[in-house]
Amino acid sequence: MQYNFNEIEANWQKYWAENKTFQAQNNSDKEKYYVLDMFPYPSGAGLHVGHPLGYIASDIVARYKRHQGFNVLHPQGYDSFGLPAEQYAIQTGQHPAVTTETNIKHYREQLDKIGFSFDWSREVRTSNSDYYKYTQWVFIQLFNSWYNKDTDKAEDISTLVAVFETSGNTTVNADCDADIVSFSAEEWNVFDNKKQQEILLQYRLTFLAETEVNWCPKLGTVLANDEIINGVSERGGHEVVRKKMTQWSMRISAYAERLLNGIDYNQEALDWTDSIKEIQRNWIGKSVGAEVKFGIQNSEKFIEVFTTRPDTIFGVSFMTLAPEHELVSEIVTDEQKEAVEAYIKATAKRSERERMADVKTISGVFTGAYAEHPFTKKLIPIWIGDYVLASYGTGAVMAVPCGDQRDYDFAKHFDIEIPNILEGVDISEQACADKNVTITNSDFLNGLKAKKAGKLAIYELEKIGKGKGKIQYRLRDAVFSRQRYWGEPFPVYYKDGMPQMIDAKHLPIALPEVEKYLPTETGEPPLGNATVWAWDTNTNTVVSSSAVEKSNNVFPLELNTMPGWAGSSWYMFRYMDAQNQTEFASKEALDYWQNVDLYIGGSEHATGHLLYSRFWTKFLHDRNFVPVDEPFKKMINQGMILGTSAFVYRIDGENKFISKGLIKNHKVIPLHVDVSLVNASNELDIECFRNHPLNQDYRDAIFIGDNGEIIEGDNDKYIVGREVEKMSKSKYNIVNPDEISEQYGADTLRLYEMFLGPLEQAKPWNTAGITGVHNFLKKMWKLYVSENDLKVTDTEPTKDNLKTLHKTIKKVVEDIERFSFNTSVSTFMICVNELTTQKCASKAILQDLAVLISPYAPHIAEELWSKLGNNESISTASFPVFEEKYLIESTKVYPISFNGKMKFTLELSLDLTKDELEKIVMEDERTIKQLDGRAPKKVIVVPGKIINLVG
RNA sequence: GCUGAAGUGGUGGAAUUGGUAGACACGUUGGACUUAAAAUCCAAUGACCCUUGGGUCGUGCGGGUUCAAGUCCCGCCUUCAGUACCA
Repeated sequence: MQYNFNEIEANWQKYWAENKTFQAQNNSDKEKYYVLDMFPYPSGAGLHVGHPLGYIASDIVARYKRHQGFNVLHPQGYDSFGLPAEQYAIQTGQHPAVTTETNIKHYREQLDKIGFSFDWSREVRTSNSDYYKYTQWVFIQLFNSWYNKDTDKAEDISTLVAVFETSGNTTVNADCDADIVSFSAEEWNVFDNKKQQEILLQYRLTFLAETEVNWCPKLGTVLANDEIINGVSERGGHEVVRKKMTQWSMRISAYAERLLNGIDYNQEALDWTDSIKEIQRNWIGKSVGAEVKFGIQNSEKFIEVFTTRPDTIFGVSFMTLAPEHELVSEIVTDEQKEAVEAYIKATAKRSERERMADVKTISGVFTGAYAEHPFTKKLIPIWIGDYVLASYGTGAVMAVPCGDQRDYDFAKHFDIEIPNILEGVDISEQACADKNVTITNSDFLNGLKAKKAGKLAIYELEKIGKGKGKIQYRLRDAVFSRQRYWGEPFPVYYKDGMPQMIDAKHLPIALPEVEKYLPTETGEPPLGNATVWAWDTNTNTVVSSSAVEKSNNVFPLELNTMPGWAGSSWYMFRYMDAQNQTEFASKEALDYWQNVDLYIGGSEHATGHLLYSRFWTKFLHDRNFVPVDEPFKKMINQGMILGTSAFVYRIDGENKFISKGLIKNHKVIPLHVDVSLVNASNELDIECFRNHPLNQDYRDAIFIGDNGEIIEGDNDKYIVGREVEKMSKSKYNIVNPDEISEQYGADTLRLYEMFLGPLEQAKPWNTAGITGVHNFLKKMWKLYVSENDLKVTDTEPTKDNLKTLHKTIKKVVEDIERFSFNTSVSTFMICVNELTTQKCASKAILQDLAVLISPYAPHIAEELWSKLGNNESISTASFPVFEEKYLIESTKVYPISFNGKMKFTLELSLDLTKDELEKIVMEDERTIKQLDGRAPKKVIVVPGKIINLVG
């Protein structure tokens, strides 16, 4: 019987679906194991071979853990709100819900063909109102919470109101807006409702504020910091400008310290790679230092700066403000006004991107004003310069040219004094940032080093009320509003300009229909186009927008929608109880499943999704909605599978293509060509190229081969160029997994994707070696399946059979435990090669082998398993247990010469007792150390002493 | 610049704690079967020497520790990724 993989795979996929083989139970006595993939955004391009890489790895672990007796939760879903569907809607007028539905259907078909053991009964889609109703619910919880620094957790806003009512806000230690005004209980109690609401908004964990945002005019929306790469938008690469807008924000900064601690002091709970942890650490960007107040000459005001080096305070010779700093216009003298204004104008013109790209040019201008040193009372000139960023710290620095290279360069450039406060350091060439240098010329700090001097400086500053110790974070609050249609609507309406939460029991607030997906003509978000988008507080329903003016109980609803990361920040909990219609997940389910044991996905989400979901988890934990503080215990980041793009070369200005060998002599324009039109020898199928719908313009093009002659018929070949790039639709280098499955089968695809190399490593897709793993499956099939049926015997397995089997068990278990899936494919190959040589037809061996390979190649495993007469799915079988006794070998001694002396490698049998081993070695007058009562597999000795015990 | 990861045959990659470097696969070469091709099977395959048996050199480069180094230490080079006037 042939290995008819297409038939076998279709049958088993159907069987699994019909029998709900992989449905996880929430009530189980078994130990749980939760293995999760980052859910995909269902794009119109469908899956390419890169997508399943992580899914295959997680599926191997899920299936393996089931064999090990765990109750495994292995769900899948779709992150289905997002920009591409909306862009498509703008272009075609098709409702995003329709295209999303079509794409999901396509994704599901593709996923099913690979034979994943997902529990589809728990599928989530972030764009389903059943789902986003709870995203809205989380938002309401955040709105109704404040961060109490004393208890170091989020609390209900009512506890804050209670404090205000009895003692005002002076005793409150909260994470809140910086410009908060102090008030007493008496004052609070006489504030009108609107005033109270305004104050509370400054404390809430999600709040409305006018902030400088990253506005992308091309996309018509604001973007979060992590959605901007190199100064342009992550999606589309469009220009981004700073703009002031009223936006919802998330007070993630309140969690900065805990997000950091989770990484550094909670190794157990956060088993992630160092690189992801490091990226998060940098993103949070903690700096310990001090805030110092510098008085301004002839002014009541003062300049606040943040510094990490308060110990160098006596080295200050000037101050620099960001050009945007609010005090600049106040302090500038009449003589300098013109120059300062010109400078501000010039820097404002330069985009953020230019400013970032150009870090070498030193520019700045003197304001004419002077500040006063807090200790020496000396006057310090105040400059402005664009090397100081308005968005970090206070937007002002105390410049210490001898200790900071940027200050040094600035001082040199403008010929400002550079006082030296560092003992024995030559600062004629450059600044010295070494913290082990003794401080001098610094009054009470003389003779100290950075650490002690810093502490003392802060102490003295606090004494005279000119500063205090401070911890500064780079992490800033996350903008939560998007001027888009295809996202979660906010459960918010506005009354007297103040936001009001809609009661959770009226959720979901469903996305309204609109005629156009573009912003309105007045520049409002697309929801401004909705005719039915107002809230009736009598009926608690969404009603016609026109009713707002006619009725005093109808109010406008929020026009923005939530960002893409809203839905993905808590989905891992929804899978635990995905069908629940009354709460986001039941307490029982949350208590049972806890958090994700293994999370697999790309590292590109390090500063977005992975930070936000940690933030929401910590918040939900604070408010006792979830039992865990971290969502993902262990994480593996799979490397990207790259595509191998193909290029044809058109001579500039002519309708002529020249083969790759000729391009050096011509000015050519490389053109991506669909990789499916090129064979393995890089030859282009010219006929197909001409007839391709995308190449209408080149229907009559002339092709010239490497020999310089025009290609006609089969006389010559056109050779394309190759380049490894990210797989993408626009580069025509996408390889569809369906094609591979059709040609070789899903099991081959699964094994091959694993065989390609280490999971975490980026690698180009190349089908050259796929026949190797495919041949292996055929070989295994042929070993056990004859013309009609299985050709197994009931005879006892031989010693060799058992040795091969147990060697394989040991290796495969080790490989899975350390996520080294590529090596176990090799192990299977060796196993089958050996069994073939041994002509092993033992039923007992096949029984174990089938289970062993089933996580990797589940279809063929199920087929062999059922042929062995088992009625249940192989997934119910337990994993074979490794027994060391089968690996025992007879005693061998290999003499190896070494350095003229003799070195012996003794391979000893494991059933040797300590005494026996001792005897062997003692005969050679050698000693034994550290046996722990267990005989080693291998002893390596050199004359005189035992060097190492292996095994 | 800073941070992180990596550098092994013609190729993808093994080598888990320092212990026979190159497993396994692709490719290549030769052979068997065949009218032929495909498929399948067998053999060889790091480099260089002598052609029996082996010897010498080999894990980016230069040092070091060790009986023993791809693995550990010091100093470089290169590549990839992240991040950047963060005070």
